[in-house]
Amino acid sequence: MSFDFTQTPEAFAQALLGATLTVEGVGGVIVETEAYDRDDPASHAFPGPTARNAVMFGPPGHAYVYRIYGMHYCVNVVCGPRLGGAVLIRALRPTEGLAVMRRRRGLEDERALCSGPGKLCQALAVDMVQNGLLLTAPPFRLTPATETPPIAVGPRIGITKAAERPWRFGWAGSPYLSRRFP
DNA sequence: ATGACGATGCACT
DNA sequence: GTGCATCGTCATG
Repeated sequence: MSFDFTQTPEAFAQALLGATLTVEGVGGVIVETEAYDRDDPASHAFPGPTARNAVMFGPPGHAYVYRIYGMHYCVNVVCGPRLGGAVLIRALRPTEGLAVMRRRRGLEDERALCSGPGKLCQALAVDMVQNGLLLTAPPFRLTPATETPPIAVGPRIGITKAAERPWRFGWAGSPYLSRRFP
């Protein structure tokens, strides 16, 4: 069993739920994602290729990392049948390297370690060094879900354009989400 | 419980 | 100069 990175971002975002993502052996199970498409006003790919989004226009299966608000990072999985698609990883259920993640985050509460795109990058120590790296090779490890979790759907968070598209997906009922679903 | 705000850096117009 | 795919803290109901 393996990933099909050429699925549409909308489909792949759901396939990623339940998968395990680690960096240097630290990470957990993906419980929340968002899809971004090439022809999507909310996507970094929308304006076309630039220095920042170059990885989105490269081969699928690689990590697109960007800095946001001057102090946080977010990771995406590049995917899709054509260039410019990606899935934002928004939350994990921490399972590996809990002690390391607690130290990096300066927190005890397991539920808060990776419950947001910026939080999980801090917990897994993801920054621009990982931008463009293949997600199925070290330091990353990305293994498919063994079973399909119950999926919740809702509008994406923190965007102003195309805000009505229901392209946020989550493991229904998980206590490790960045926010609850409507 | 929900909402406002400031921190902080850089890509893009 | 503007605007962020955010987070933590503080305030108010």
